Amino acid sequence: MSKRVAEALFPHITKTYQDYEALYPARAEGTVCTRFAPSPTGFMHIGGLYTSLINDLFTRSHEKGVFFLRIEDTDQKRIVENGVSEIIDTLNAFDIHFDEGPLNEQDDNGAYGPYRQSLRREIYQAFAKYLVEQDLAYPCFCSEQKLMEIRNQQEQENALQKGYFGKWAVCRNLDEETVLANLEKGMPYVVRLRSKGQEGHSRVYHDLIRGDISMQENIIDTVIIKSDGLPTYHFAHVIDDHLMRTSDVIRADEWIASIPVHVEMFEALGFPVPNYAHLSPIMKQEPKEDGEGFSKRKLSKRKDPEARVHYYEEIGYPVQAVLDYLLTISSADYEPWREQHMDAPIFDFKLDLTKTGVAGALFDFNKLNSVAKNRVAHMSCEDICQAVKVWAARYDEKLSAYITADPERFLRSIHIWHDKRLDVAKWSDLMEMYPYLYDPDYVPADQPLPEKFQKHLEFIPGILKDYQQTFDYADDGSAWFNKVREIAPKYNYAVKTGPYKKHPELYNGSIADLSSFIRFAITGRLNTPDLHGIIHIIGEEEAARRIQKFAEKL
RNA sequence: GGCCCGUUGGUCAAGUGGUUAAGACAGAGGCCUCUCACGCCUUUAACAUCGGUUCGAAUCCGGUACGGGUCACCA
Repeated sequence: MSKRVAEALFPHITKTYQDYEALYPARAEGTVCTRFAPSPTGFMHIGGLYTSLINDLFTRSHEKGVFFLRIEDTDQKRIVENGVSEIIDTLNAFDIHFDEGPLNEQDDNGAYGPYRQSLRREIYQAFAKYLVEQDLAYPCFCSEQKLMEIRNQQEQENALQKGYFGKWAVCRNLDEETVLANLEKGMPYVVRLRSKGQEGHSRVYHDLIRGDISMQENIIDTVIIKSDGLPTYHFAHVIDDHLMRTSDVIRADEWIASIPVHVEMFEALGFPVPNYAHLSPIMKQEPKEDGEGFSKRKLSKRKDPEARVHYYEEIGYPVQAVLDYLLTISSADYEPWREQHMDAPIFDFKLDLTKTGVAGALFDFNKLNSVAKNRVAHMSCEDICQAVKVWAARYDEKLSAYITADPERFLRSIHIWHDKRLDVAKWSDLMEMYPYLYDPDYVPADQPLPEKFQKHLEFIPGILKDYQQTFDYADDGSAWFNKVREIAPKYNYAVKTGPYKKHPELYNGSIADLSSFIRFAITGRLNTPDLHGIIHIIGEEEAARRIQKFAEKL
């Protein structure tokens, strides 16, 4: 009956449903097959990294798994140049790898391709043709204006259910002659699903994370083929995930509402329905517009720098730290596992989807930093050295120059802030926290004199002078500090802090004050890691020069 | 607005009818100590709300509030 329409719609389509079924055979029994299916619209969002991480981990948690990448480029308007490489490179940088999918802007790897939707046009059309033949889909000639009218009309009537269905679906019951005539005239059209759903009928759908969800079955005649001949997301998802033999669809939770449409399409086509799992997005808290309290919203690429995956690369968080963090906030049993297996590859973690959060976690920099500091602390100095070198080469010229000039010195310097410390969360912290180690242009003497030095002013020059006279570069840490101690009595500074705390009135200050003069002269800071170590990184001459300069300034 | 999902301390969360309601991050205090940090100890702080079921409810049911998602020829 609809054969003529189908033929008029897709005369160029010769391959059939069966042809494609044969072309893409079922995967090996028991294979868990997942995918990450982004649109190539520019810089990757942290949510994308998160989704692909979960997919990857879920897949690796099974005996037989295949994880592939598919590019959803059916919206020609939003495509960005080199969008595919951007996705692949970013994911690779974060240790996410695919068994199948695009390798670059041109080539694919895998037997279920092509893995870009824009290249699968004929496939979608073949199945659309099949649906039209079966009278499960039909062409719709409604213009944009017409659709707008319908919407307004529904708005006015305060219709509970909106959309193209029932009496509103004016093209649904067009007779064959009219359809053929319209096509003949070259009228633009889309193809819509002829929904079999009934208003008020609800049905239970299952989600691996949320359990059973009861929703009204789909009743909307959803567009499956757009007027440019390309499929909508909904149709492409159904066709691709069936033909690519995806067993588990793990995606962002904004898709929950479309489960009924997708299920209806799978069923209309006679395809088995895959398992679904919907992930909560990562949120951010923001003051409300009216200034009262806070509201949550998804991380936005435009407003929030931390939404861009590149942000983490740029400021130098270790890859592992970002992954650890993402799993820590989303998967309840990850953190205890990680504590037990600090050195294990992340893919050894057995991901249990039922343990992933459903509420939408707030992004928490405190936690990220804590996770990252622990990660850095567990890295060897050699590994850190290597990682920083690579990072600095790209993002910090000055640091890079420092490293290249004397790699061995750089390695030694890492011990200063690494051993038994949790100071550094990301590589950009280095320059910020330790300019006195790494920045040749940094002048400690230029730092404003601390307020607390005021009452010691008369003693500082003498103390520094004595310090320099007794200083011996060859001394070890304790010998060095003992000499510092010996200076104290001469200026009536307490050698130990205990007695000073008990009777501060008896002294001019304590050894703590005295050391802080030297510390400040050399570093321009009041708080630093082990000073003796620092001196031995910057070298004897430089240390002397800095003290000299500071003394002169006084 | 309809529909769907959610709500345990500031944040992430454990918890599935009987617990002094874990733990981590952040905060506070202390010890250690030449500073900071580390480490250790102590500590502040929570079951959105109302009603029901029950001997007993964070856990089960319903209403309310709040938050999020979705209602396109975008994905």
